[in-house]
Amino acid sequence: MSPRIGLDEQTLLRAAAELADEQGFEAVTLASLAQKLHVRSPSLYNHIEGLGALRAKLAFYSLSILYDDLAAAVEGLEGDEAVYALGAAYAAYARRHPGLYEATLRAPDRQENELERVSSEIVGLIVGVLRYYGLEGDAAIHATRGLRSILHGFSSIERSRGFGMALSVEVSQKLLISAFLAGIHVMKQEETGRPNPAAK
Amino acid sequence: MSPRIGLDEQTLLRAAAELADEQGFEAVTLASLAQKLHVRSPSLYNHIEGLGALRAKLAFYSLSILYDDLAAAVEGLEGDEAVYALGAAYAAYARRHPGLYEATLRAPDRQENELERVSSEIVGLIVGVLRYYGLEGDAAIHATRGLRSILHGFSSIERSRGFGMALSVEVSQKLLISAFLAGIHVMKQEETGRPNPAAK
DNA sequence: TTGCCAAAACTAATGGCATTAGTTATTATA
DNA sequence: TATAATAACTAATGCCATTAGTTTTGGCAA
Repeated sequence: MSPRIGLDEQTLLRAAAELADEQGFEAVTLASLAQKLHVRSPSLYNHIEGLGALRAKLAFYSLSILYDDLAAAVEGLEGDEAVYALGAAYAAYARRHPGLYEATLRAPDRQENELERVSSEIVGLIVGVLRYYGLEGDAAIHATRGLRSILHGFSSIERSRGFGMALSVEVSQKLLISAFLAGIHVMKQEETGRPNPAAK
Repeated sequence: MSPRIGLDEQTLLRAAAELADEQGFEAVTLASLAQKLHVRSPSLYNHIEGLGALRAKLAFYSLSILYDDLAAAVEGLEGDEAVYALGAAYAAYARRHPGLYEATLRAPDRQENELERVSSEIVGLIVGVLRYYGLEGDAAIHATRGLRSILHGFSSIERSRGFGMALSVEVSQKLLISAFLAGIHVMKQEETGRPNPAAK
């Protein structure tokens, strides 16, 4: 009927992303992708080196979009406002792209250099936002780990429908972040020569 | 050679758990499990209803152990001490049983009643620990969601080798929890008629 | 002790998947 | 217009889960 459809890697990734978000990450197979593109599955090997490579590139594709979303969200903001914006954008991404978000979690040990790089860039964005609080050395690393844990943990549980109660998840996330910020302020005070008797 | 080995579901689950922790959740297949048990894979169907059921029961098995670990850890403690103990036990479980921990994340939509129940029991444990802080209504739910997010998010990132820097993860987790507790105290104050001008 | 039967484990077969080898045919370009 | 690169194809292999149907065993009742 129509040989030479003109596929390329970008087309494959976009189609795979749709499959992931509509039917879940599990549904992304070479067979289903080939069907969606009206092609036989061996034809896909002309554009990508198998299922493993597809998944790795899908994770990269996903993290790239996430990075862009996060960067746009914090653009021009700083301090608490930037942290809240970052959290909202992160959660929104995971909600809008559940399958792509899952793809980032299934990434095969970031041996892949590309993956490594974009992951670092996202961490760098978080570090940049937290720089405002002037934490030194180890404290900055601990804080970054903490915020990453909060962002991922919250979205991950939300995605798996882990929050049963009918109560705003946006409010929950905002409160969690504000708790984190309260902790940052305490850390900061203790660092500056502890003029603070700390909590009981 | 030796027909009638005498398998049962518990034996299958224990072997599957070993496979998961030693070689990763992906490695748990009926084929690999059968090989480990010196049996042909169709024989497994005498004891479990296929791969899906095996995975679901493995998730249940995992959460049951996690529940026991957490319950033992908070036994006799309350307040901040209980929360720290809970966090340490949670992280220790995820470290000691990476494959089993992953199994809980891959659980097929907790349609399974058993799974639903043990998940609720774990949430109940967290609710119990947070009850000490006397939060009312929605605040209690938000706090529970927050602590769950922290525990899961941290362990999840640690498991995927997401924390690159050579800096104690135990300290990171403890600081994160202390930040959370600082936030709880602030929430509590605001709830009690706001004698607190809140952060800027 | 003997014989029976429930069920544990088996072999054989099916279908879906990823992957490889080798073929056809189209498109760009020389 | 002819050729070379390559997109897409068919055919075939091997692994996996699963089902059907068979063999064999071990406990239990007569």
